[in-house]
Amino acid sequence: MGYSIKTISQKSGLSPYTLRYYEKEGVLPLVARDENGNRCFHDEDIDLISLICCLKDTGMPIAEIKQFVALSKEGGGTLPERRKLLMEHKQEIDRKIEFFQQFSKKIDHKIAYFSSLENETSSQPQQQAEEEAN
Amino acid sequence: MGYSIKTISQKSGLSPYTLRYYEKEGVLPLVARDENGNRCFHDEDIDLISLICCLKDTGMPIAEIKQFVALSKEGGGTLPERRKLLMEHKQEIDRKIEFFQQFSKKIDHKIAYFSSLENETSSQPQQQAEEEAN
DNA sequence: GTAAACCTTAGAGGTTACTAGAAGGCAATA
DNA sequence: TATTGCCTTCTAGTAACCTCTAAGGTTTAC
Repeated sequence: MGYSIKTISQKSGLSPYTLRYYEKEGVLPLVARDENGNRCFHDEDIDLISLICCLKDTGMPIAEIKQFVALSKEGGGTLPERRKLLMEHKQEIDRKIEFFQQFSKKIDHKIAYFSSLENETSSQPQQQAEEEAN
Repeated sequence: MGYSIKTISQKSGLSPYTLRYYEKEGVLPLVARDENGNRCFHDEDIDLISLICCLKDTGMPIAEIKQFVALSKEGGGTLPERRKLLMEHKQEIDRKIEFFQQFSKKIDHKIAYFSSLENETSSQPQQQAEEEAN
């Protein structure tokens, strides 16, 4: 029979507002309707929504996801193009991972530095150290 | 003598508009001025801007950075609070790294799947496979 | 001495991605 | 049969984060 918008909202973590917005914007392909005109999602929709969430959550802009979904609708002939899009995005993700790892370390050093300053001032409370403890 | 807004813009990758906006919003502390009223950045500013960029680029919202900067201005007494903020943010970053790594793998699988479909259809061009190649 | 290349401010405008409200339809339940 | 609860569309509003324009001041280069 298919799933209601509410069910899909719960499964995907996207609000019903967002799901309708995505369909309107072409981020989701047109969803099937039941006899009352209500959206009726199927398992393929769930698969695609899961991929869309993955792309979105790793920073792909909505406009680009839309492009990917449009290619999907065009069929198998667009597979190389879609694969290229994914490969480019994967590179982006891997670049971000590296970047985040660097910054995680940098923040760690800052935390350690703050700790050392805290110990210093607590053992020598009269001294007002720290001029550049940003 | 200090650095002009243009120099800092180039060093930081933030536009002069953004730097002024950040100062106005309290994301940067008030910057020193020269005799003509022009901004005159110093090395401490560069250090702080570097940290701010690091926080921003790892997803800390401007409002939170602002809070951090406000605490910095209050002095050494706020060190534990600042350290707490950084530790929470670091956890966020590490969570994101894990998440991104998962999604990088997922996209890899999708890419491999697309490749296999492409090979299939090119060796059997008469067959229109692919119904769910999302 | 004037034009280019900077800088300043205040405030408006833009982009992205939702998010909510209003008005109404259908269906099951008390 | 009326209330509850879900759905629909259309359109307007919001939040975050810039980005630009207008109007004007100063300094340097020809």
